[in-house]
Amino acid sequence: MPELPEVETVRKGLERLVVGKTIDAVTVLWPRIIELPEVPLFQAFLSGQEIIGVQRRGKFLILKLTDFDLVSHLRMEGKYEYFPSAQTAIQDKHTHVIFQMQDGSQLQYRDVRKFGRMALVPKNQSSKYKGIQQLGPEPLSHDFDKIAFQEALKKKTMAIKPLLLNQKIVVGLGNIYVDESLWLASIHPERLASSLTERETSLLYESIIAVLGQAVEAGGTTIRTYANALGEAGTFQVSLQVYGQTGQPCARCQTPIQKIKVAQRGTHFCPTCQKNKEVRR
DNA sequence: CGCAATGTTCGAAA
DNA sequence: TTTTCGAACATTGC
Repeated sequence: MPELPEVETVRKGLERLVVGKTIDAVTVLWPRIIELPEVPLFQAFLSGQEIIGVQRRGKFLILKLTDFDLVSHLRMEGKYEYFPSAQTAIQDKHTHVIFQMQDGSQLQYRDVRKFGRMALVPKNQSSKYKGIQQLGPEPLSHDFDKIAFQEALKKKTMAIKPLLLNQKIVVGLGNIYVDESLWLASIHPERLASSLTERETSLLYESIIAVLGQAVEAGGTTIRTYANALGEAGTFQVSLQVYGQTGQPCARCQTPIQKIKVAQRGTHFCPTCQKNKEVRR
């Protein structure tokens, strides 16, 4: 459930389903999911906490509690499942953390690959959390400044795709939306950031906002994941132009979409629209 | 069997 | 210091 639009969709789902509820008890079935503090303390601190609100920063979810901030990152396949009643709750082998609410409902954290992480930090201190502290601006907020974005790219000698994936220049892009944004801006994923023209960085800035904005409106992209209680409603997969479209004709020029490896990630692009002006490797 | 999969982090090497 | 590369985490499905 990973990139910004999917996480935002989960945030809305959690806001609707668990805000106002008070946690009664927490069960942890895979301790490594819990980064901070140690599991027994994590459980003790959470007991009796009311969920006041649910925020998002980049791909991190932040549950605002009475006395703490609960930071949650879904990584590759983490998801939340809500059950109105513990009696009818279904626990499967991928359920790793269970939040039992005082009203009898239950929130489960499931994660096939167990890559997701949770950390309980002091109230209103989530911005100091190590994973969040170093994040760039939110692409759909006014913090995302075009000039600052262009200036940041000028200074970087890295290929543009891995640079956009590292969450420092701007947050929220992952493998799907970075490919989509670069296609929309007609930029080759291996172009060196510093080699982009002002016109290109401007177009890329607009493309990132357009792609993520539309994906949020669509409730995110749902691929190779089963429908679950939160954040499954995504329909952006029908709007994908390059991701998973290998061999399909480019919507702009009909050239078959190609798939290559960039920074160890599968990368989809149009070899005609997105030419690499560099002579790399 | 081998590989790739919506992500991040850490250590080593350049 | 910056960047790059590979591995690690862990499981599933093609």
